[in-house]
Amino acid sequence: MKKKLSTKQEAIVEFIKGFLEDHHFPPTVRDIQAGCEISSTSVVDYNLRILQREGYIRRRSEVSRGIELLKDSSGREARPDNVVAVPVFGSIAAGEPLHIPGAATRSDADEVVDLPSFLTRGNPEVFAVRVKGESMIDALVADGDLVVLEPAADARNGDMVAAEINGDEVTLKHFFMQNGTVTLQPANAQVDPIVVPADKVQVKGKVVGVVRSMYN
DNA sequence: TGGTAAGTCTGACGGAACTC
DNA sequence: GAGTTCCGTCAGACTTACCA
Repeated sequence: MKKKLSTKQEAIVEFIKGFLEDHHFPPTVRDIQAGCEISSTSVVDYNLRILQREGYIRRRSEVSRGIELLKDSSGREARPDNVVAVPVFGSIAAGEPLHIPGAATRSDADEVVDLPSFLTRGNPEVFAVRVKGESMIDALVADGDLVVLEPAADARNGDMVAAEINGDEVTLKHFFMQNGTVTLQPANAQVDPIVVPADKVQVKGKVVGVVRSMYN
């Protein structure tokens, strides 16, 4: 059971929220002191400790302006305007089935990641899958990367797509169609392209972004 | 009414970055 | 390099609210 915030603590949370909206970086303790008309920085620090303990903020002591707002003063989760939650639906690799959202719901997602909103361009249907394999390495998509896709039933030549072949396997490749034949072109000279009749291929989504973690 | 915990305050310190 | 400014943190004391 979370304790109710004091008036001062509510004011601090609201000030941090407003400061983030105005400046797009967190305030210092002295910014908060001035903004909330608090007489001492230690009062700010004291209340920030409580807010951290109660889960309203997170502080990074090793850096200045290391305050991160987790909830607003009413207890609602705080999420920056420029960040959206994107569901991650399993992995994608040639020969392995990929669960694609549609009839399913977001609750089926393996995980949810926060991504910059420019990646989704406001499309709420955007989803992500994790890449297995190196067949797209020359397109800067490596094993372990997260590819962000928007659902699509068709694609233009050159698009990077998640395509279902023969209704049972899904692969990530560049899409080319000519004379009723689809070529799914890898971005790796070591991997052969897949050439199949157009009626055997169904585009599941177009890649709109790639996210890579540098952690091992 | 006294004890206790929470909240608030003043004042000061040390580290980092910046300026001259 | 010395001085200044900014920043986060700490010590200790005071005030307030609550409870037995």
